[in-house]
Formats: sequence, C-alpha cells, structure tokens
Amino acid sequence: MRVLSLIRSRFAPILATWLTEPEALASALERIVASRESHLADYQANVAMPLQKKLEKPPLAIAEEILSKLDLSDICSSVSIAGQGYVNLRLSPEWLAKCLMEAHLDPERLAVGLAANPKTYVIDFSSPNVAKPMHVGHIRSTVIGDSVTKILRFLGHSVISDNHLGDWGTQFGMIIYGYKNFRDDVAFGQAPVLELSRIYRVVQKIIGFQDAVSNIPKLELAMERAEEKSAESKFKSAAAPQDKKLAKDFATAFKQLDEANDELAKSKKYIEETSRDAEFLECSKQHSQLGQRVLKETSKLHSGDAENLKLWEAFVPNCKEEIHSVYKRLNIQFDHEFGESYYHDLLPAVVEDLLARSLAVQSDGAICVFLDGYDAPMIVRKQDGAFLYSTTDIATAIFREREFAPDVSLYVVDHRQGEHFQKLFDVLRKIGLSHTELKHVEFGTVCGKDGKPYKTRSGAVVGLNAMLDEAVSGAWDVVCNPDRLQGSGLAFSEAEKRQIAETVGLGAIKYADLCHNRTSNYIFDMEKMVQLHGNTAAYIQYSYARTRSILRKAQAEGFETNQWQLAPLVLSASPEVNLGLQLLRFEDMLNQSMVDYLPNVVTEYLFDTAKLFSSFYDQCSVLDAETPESTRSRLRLTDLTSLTLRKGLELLGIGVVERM
RNA sequence: GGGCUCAUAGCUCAGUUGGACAGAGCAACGGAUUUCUAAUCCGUAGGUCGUAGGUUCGAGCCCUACUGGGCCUACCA
Repeated sequence: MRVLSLIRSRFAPILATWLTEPEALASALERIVASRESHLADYQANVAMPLQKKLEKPPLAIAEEILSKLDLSDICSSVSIAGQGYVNLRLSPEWLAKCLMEAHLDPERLAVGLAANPKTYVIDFSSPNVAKPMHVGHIRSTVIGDSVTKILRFLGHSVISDNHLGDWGTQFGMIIYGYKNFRDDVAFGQAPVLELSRIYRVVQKIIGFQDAVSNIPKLELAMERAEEKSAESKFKSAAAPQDKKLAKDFATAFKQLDEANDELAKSKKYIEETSRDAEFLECSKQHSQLGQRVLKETSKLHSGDAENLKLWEAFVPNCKEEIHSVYKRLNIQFDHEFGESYYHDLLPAVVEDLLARSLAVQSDGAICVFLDGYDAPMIVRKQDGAFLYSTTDIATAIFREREFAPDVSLYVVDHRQGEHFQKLFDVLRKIGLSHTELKHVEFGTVCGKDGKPYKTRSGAVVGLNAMLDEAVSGAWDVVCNPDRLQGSGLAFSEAEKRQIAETVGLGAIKYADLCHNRTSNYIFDMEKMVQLHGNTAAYIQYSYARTRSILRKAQAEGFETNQWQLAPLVLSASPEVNLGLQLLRFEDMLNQSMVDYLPNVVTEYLFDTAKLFSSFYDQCSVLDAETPESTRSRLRLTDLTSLTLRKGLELLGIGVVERM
C-alpha cells in the first residue's frame, strides 16, 4: 500500500496554489513523511514552516489554512496542528484495517504495486577473482547485490544480473607459472582447486618476499627524506617559536619520520624472519624476479599462447565449480556470468576507438586517458601492450549497452574503487553512454574485532566456506542446545536440526552484512551475529516461527483457516494498532530502500516489525482472546505479519523455518 | 602534495536526505512468568552528535576551518 503517495496527493492541490514550480511542489510533498513521534502522529506534514517566508505569514496560520482545505476524513481519524506548525495525521483504525485486509488477500505481493515506470537495470555484483580463494571480503558485494536485485524485481523493474568474474587477470599468470613449477600432481588429481589455491599462495608469498626485499632501498630513501624534512622543519620552527603552522609542520614531519622508520623496521623484520626458512629462500632464488615472470605468463596467455591457453581452459571450469558451490549454498543465482575473458577480443578496438576520438594518448609508452580533475590518468594499455581492467570495464559497459540498453547500471563494488568508477563513468559518458544512469553502489570494508580488515591471527585471509561452516555450527550450538529444546518442548529430527542450523547460520552472516548501512565499514563479530537476541536474523526468524506456531495451534484447536481468512480485522488494543501501522508501511519502506540501494532500510523495518509482533504476542493473546471475533481478527493479523516477515527476509535472500 | 571518506551512549551501529525532547541492540540495573516456543516482554540509567565558526524559522545532517582515523593517488583488480 502506497500510503505516502496517497496522502501526498491530497496535499498536492492545496500546496500547488502556492508552489507553482513542479520541483518546489515535489520537494514540499517529500516533507510529508511517516512520523518518528509515534505518540504524536502516524504521519506528519512539515510543509507549513518552509512556506512562512514566501507567504509572509506565521507557520501556524499556514497550517490552519491547509487544514481548512484538506479532506482526509476517509483515511484519518484526526488531523491536527502541533508545535511550530506540524500537521499531524492519525490514521483511522477502520481504514487501516481495510488496507491490511486487502494486503492479506494478496499473500504473494501483499498488495505491493508494480512500478509505474519500470526501468531496466544491469547490476554487476559479486565478481570475484576465480583463481584466488574466495574470502569474507567478497561477501558484501554478493549479499548486497543479490538483495538489491531481488527488491528491484519485486518492485516491478527488469533486472539483469551479471557476475563479472575475474577470470583473465594476473592471478592466472600466477597459477600458470605456479602450475608449471610447483605443482603436486597427486594433489592436483585429487582436488584441483585446493592444489591451485595452494600454488597461488606459494607464488604470492614469493612475490611478496621479493617485493619486500626490492622495496628496502625505496623505504630507506623515504626514511632519509623524512629525516631531512623533519630536521628542516625543526630548524624553521625553532627560528620562529610563535608560528603555529611551522610547529605543526614539524609535528607532522616528525610523525611521518616515525612512520617511515616503523615501516622500514617492519619490512626488515619480515624479511629476516622469512629468510630463516632456508628452503623457501632457495626457492625464491631459483625463481628470481617472479613478478616479472608471472606477468610474462599472463601476457603469453593474453596473446594466445597455446600452452597457457590450454592450462587456462583446464583451470577455469574447476575454479568456477568451486565458486558455484558457494553460490549454491548461499542460494544466489545470476542471469549472466560473462567474465573478463569474454571481452578480451574487444579490447584492441576499444583502445583504437579512444585513440580515434582523441580521448586517449600515448604517454610513457602506455596509452592513457587523461581526465580533468585527476592527477593520474586512466591507463587503457600498458607499455608491454597488455590491457587492464579499465579497458575491460569500458568494453563491458559498451557490450551491456548494446545487449541490454539499461536505464540504470549498478556496480556493487568496494568503496576503494570509487575513483576508478568516477573515471570510468567519465569516459563512458564521453563515448556516448550518456542516457544510462551509472551508479557505483559502494560499500565499506569488513573488519575484525581489532577494527582492521578481517583476517585470522596468523594473518591469512579467512576462507568463505570455512566461515559459513563456522556460522552454521554456531547456530547449531545455540538453536539445538539440548537444554533449550527440552525447556521448549520441541523435538526435532536430526535432519530438521541441520536444516534449522543452516538457515539460521547463513541468515546470520547475510543479515549482519545487510543490517549496516552499506557505505560504512563494519566490524565482523561472528559470536554476536549468531546470537539469537538483539538485531539479528535469528530474532526475526524466531518471530516468524512464533507466528507459524500460533497458526498451527489455531488449526489444531479447530479454527479452520476458512473461518478466519476472510474475517473482519478489528484493531483496538494499541499493540494491534502499532503492528498494523507497521505492516501498512511495507511498500513505502521498500521504495525508500531503493532510493539509494540501502538494504539496511529493510533489515531495520523487519527488526521493528518483529519487536512490535513480540509486544503484541506478549500483550494480546490470539487463541485466548476475549471473543471468538477477536481471535479471528488476531489470527489474520498474525498471518499478515507472518507473510510480511517471510517476504521481507526473502528479499534479503534469507530463509525461514516453520519451527525453531 | 592532491583527492575521497569516516568521527553519534561503555561497546556495535541506526538516524526516513534540514524538522518536534538524538534512537536501537549489546553490556549494566530493576520488574514481569508455571508461556499461543522466556531465544520474550515492561522499565531505569547512560550523549555539550570530534572542535570552532557560518547558512537557516529550524543543523547529527548543508558550507568553511581545524583535530584525529581509514582509503586512493600511472601501467594489480
């Protein structure tokens, strides 16, 4: 039910007499919102105050005038003026009940309308590098992207999801080189993906070590510079002790010196420790300049070298299979999975086109697009002739344009790539993709309890599958705790227990990710998210299970579904009204959540709904109500709550269980 | 050096795009119960929204400066 637009439509003609410009009118209408002050109003219009200058009247007088022309008698039980000029609306319980009954008659869509102007979206999300082990960092893009896809589709838009797999980059050079030099044939035969991931780590470790070694002179130079600067600014500051800016410069320079010192020491320590492993050291010697060798393998692959291409063709299906097993477990599907490799043949033409348009130029042997407002150009072809992800991204956008002609193109990618996307969008607009709205749906970093990017104590990145297992086993420990099961009188089969633990555990992971505003970093705390009270998936899933329990029990006590499915809904007790108001807001909330693609608007709504239901549950007995009419009405309200919770969780990609 | 971003209760985070006394969860404290699954409910306490100015009828939100963290900054993705 679109309550806001209905109420706004009643205000519109009144406000239009003062606000003749459509934009001014639209922004005034947006000042009509669901009220935060539930003790004062259900909805409120904050329209009188901003008009006081224009109309040269006190806001209260303006509010009076609005009120005299406003007819909401069919919807509201009271319309009043409060504070400095707020127009407060209270919905009539009858109208509220009528709307909720309509929603209840439509269990699939809950009377949520389809978009009046449906758009075509292309959404690019998840997009992991297939040869690297998938880790917790990939989950945000995957979970947020999946949820946005589901919500937009539910609202009636056409959404094309594409998993832009990193299946063509430098990491393949790494595993190709590693396969040629470090493979264990037996291990590869038994579990290719595991062996490839081991190989990947071996290569990565050597490159990391060699980089650290070759970086030392640079760090030493930086140290020296910092020392000089610090000494210089100390001298300057001493000469003019009153100058605050100089004193500050000195402090900054000193701090930078400290940092440079620290970094150098850390790097030396790492090298020293790693060098103790004689075998590793020997291996690193044998494969000197590994970074270069890897780039050569990559470049050979890209230029069609038969051996490397054959290896790539052998590796990719294995890698994909591994990744698909994670998607299957998370119940996530994509319409397309054109990886980076799909665009490879198109890249030379992209660069040619950029050169022909004089957008790109040669610089230091590379081909670059220089853009206003940025120091560094966007490089589309390297000195060695290889293409970069920028080039692929341009080719991808052109392909999508031709294939899908989207109105909106969403990229659900880490916020660190913000500048890359700004540049990319700049270039895309310049080559004529101007009618497509390009949007980087960025998200923050997942951190550990220490506030730093999530890693295990040893520093290794935590694998995704292991993390999911941990969540599921954590859920099992709490949900299937024998004490609790005995206390609640529930008897689950082993299979049901497993099903519950899986649903709750995976829900916990997804929910923890979605319930934070996507733009902020968040601290990943497995213990907390698997706990079953507070703002967690389990609390909502539990509320759902309670709704189902009541409905089952009603059936058992002889309330046949057809006795109450069409019974009148009467909202009298305040928990009933509060819950009803919340359920009424479902559609407005979904639309709000997609204004800026924020799934946390949905999680917050569901958490509030679950809390209001718990309150209702506590204070209003359904099966033991004063009258049979009341029981029937409450059964209907419970059922609608049940459907709303389930649909809301479904739109987040989170499942429910009938008992838990 | 340039750019982006963040700073809200002891902790983790919201804050409907500028509206009423700043909210929730966790932790703490005090109540409720032999339950339609207590994994619950009701209540108490906890905040000069990093600092200082500015714009506005009105600022956690917008502008400026400052402080302190994170990230990016030419051939990785």
